[in-house]
Amino acid sequence: MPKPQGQHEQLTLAQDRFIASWGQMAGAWGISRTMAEAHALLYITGHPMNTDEIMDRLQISRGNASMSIRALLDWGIISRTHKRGDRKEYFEADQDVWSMFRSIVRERMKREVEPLLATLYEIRDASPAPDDATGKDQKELLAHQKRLEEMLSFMKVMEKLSQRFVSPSGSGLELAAKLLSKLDR
Amino acid sequence: MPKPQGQHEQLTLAQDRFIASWGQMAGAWGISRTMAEAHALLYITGHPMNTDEIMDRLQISRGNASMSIRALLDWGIISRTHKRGDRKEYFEADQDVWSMFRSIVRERMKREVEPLLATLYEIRDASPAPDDATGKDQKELLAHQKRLEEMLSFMKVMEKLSQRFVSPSGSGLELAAKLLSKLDR
DNA sequence: CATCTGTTTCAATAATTTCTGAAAGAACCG
DNA sequence: CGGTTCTTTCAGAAATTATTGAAACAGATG
Repeated sequence: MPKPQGQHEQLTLAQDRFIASWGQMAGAWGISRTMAEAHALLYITGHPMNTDEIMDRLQISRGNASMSIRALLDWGIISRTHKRGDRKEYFEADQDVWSMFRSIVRERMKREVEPLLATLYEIRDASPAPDDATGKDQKELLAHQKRLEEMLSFMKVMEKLSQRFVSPSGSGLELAAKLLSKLDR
Repeated sequence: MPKPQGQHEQLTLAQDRFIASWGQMAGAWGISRTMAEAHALLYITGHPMNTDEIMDRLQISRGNASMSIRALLDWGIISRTHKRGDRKEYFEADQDVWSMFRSIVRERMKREVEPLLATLYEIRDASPAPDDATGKDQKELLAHQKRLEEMLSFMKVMEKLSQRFVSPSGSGLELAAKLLSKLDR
């Protein structure tokens, strides 16, 4: 027996699945599931929604909704809107997947890579100088230094890349990606 | 009053700081801290180590050490070695930062992006067809379809890119990165 | 300014993830 | 074999992270 479904139910179901997968993936990347789900909801519906609507749809508390929304605003991937005659705040997601991606990468670089880079510099400067040692010790210290330098150089390249291609304005990454992905056909 | 320190202590200290920052960063990316620390330890010392040495240095239990090592092997960023006359297994980290990075990206694509992509296809195929609707509904369904397509196309480009540049053999990414980072000087 | 609507904060709690340690499992050895 | 050494597993404990809900806050409104 087939189970006929209205288009609205079918759409809602599809949206829910999208929201769930998005949330799942986010979890694997150190982003809270709820925050990702809120974003997925705003993205996939395309409609501005207020806090109560988000709460209802995702079955979460007001506090959680408020904090998730705040975090998404901080990441710069959703924005506030208002409706005439309605005092509530509405939120809508950036509908451009690439610009969304750029925002995320930019923010993560700032939050995680930059501090690490700073620490790596510090560690390098606090590491014992190979000149002061001899023989096996010196070799060891040189190798240590080399490993630090390689890691540093890697991180610096990454930072440069991100600055160049993931900058808020430029669509460099998108272009590059499209071109490069065409090469193997 | 200056606090003179032997080179060994200084080196150990630098290593510990490296291990700690590495572990911290990993946490932000959904990788367990201990696993990252074990990797950092093997990378920064450069020496093959056995389970007991890792346990002692990181102050973790045997079970934890065993599981972390196993995970690192699965990721392909450390490998087994043996020492003559010693039945213990030794582990050493891939010393090439770029190949390490490729392994990580490859593995994450396989584990997280590919399943998501598969789900997105499913969702698209289970979404209501716009042809069956009229007026406002149709517009809505078309917009939904478009958003799914855009996400799909983004993911596909990413997958292609990773296959091309992060393949186990090729050093494509490294080259590209170096070239690109030179452009703005 | 009292009230009403909407938003944020945060201590308490719940859920999840990570870690431990002891026991079981493998592999080697004489 | 039985003993020895090393490794893995996994149930329970500990630590960490996410979520709730109620109270405080902020701003509009009459």
